[in-house]
Amino acid sequence: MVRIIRALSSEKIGAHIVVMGWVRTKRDSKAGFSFIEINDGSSLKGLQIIADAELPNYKDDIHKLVTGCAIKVTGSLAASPGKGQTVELKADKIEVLGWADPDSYPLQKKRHSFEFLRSIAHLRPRTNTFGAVARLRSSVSHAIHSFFQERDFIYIHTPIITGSDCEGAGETFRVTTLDLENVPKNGNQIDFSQDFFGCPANLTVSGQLEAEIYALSMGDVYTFGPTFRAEDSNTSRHLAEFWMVEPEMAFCDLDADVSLSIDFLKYLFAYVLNNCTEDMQFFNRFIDSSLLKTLEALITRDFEFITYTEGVELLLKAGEKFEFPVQWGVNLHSEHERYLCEKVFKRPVVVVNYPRDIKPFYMKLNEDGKTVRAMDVLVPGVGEIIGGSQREDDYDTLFERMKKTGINVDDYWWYLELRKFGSVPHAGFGLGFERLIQFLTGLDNIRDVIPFPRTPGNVSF
RNA sequence: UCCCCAGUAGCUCAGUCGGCAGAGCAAGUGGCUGUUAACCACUAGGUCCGCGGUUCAAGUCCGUGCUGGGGAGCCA
Repeated sequence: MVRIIRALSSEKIGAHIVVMGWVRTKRDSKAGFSFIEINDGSSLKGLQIIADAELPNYKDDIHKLVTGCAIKVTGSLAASPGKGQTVELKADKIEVLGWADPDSYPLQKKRHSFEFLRSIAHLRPRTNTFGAVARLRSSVSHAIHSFFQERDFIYIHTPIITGSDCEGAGETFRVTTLDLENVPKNGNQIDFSQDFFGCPANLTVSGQLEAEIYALSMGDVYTFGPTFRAEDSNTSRHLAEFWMVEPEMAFCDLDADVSLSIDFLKYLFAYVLNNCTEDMQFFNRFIDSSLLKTLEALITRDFEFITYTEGVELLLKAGEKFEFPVQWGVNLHSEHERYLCEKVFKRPVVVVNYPRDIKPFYMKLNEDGKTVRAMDVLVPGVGEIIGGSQREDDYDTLFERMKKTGINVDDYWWYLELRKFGSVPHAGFGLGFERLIQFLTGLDNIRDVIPFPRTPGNVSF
């Protein structure tokens, strides 16, 4: 069997091949043959099959083919006299592998709304858009590994289930085997000693703390895996289950962290333009017509680079009426980030050195004692795509901050101990994989860039 | 979780001032054509999201619930 992408590109005219796929559309000609376009997911473009009425099962099978049927075609590749394709397959034999009743098959030869397609997530990868998204996710995943492997980073598999309520930030999903109908109690408290792990356990909200362990042994490492947040977020850029890329580098400060994140993004932009050309052109044509232009410009152009304090000054000078007033010390709101990114600079912006009190305990305190070495990369349309920082590597400073922010230092004894034995400056960042795919495709809703979105009230499929 | 909007044929939607339920596409039938989301004609297709209320009369007005969308917060 030959994948259609190969039949279209590398197979020679006259080659005798077998292809299998799903019928996208069929056009009958009473002159004595049918055009059948099939797609097997290997490429956006399908293969046109020429089915002659002389074929033995033409009346019984081929004539009845409709969108969604699965077929196996044996034939020879020929130059196509028609417009729209260079080659086509002249069928010697067509077998129907699976029928699709046109009265109940929900996909049609027309545009469907993304909302409707979400309700049929088991069939939506058969559409152009979701096929393209799936291929792009696969290619970008590959590129992520290539980028880090080429730079001698070690891929670390951090745990999905964790015993500590990581960072104390973000609601977590509890993992338990306790009988919820009859929870064992110690007085009023749940008796977790009877639970599977003998203590409370959660799904990870970040692999960072464990990645730091390996960075402080192996230098440059990265993780790439699923992450879980039980927040009741109902927006076009939040998922309860999403994928995150988290590099962590020893002997690294914030400046090096920032420049790696920019190199990383530019590498990925260039990769998809060079390797996912057909799918990217599709997104450019049907989703966002400025996509290719924007990505091409970003590869050569510098990102904007400002401090939080400069950002606040720009916003105060802007004379814009914001719903949330701007003031040094409060977090930048969505409208502020968008203003800086989309109005002031019109390109990705890196913001560094945020106030200490609005950032997590593990970020490295600056000499001013008021700000931390944090960085966010903001992109037009999506907002925050990367968040990172240099980590606090001084034992006493970290201990004090944990105490102050109410983190249980006993639970994080191992994290503190890393600052006791051979502590070195280190830094890292987290990239939201789906937000990157949103930026690369121009798709508005994050639920349309992951195969099976998990959001509050939705775990179907 | 909060604010706003929407829910009508398989899909995308229209439905005026409260007065007979509509179109395009898809499907079925027939015609035509090396066709390109093919084209032309005809046919069939409805719990107007659920529940309650106002009214002679509700798709339309009111209340409520559910689902979806946009925005906000939280964040990647």
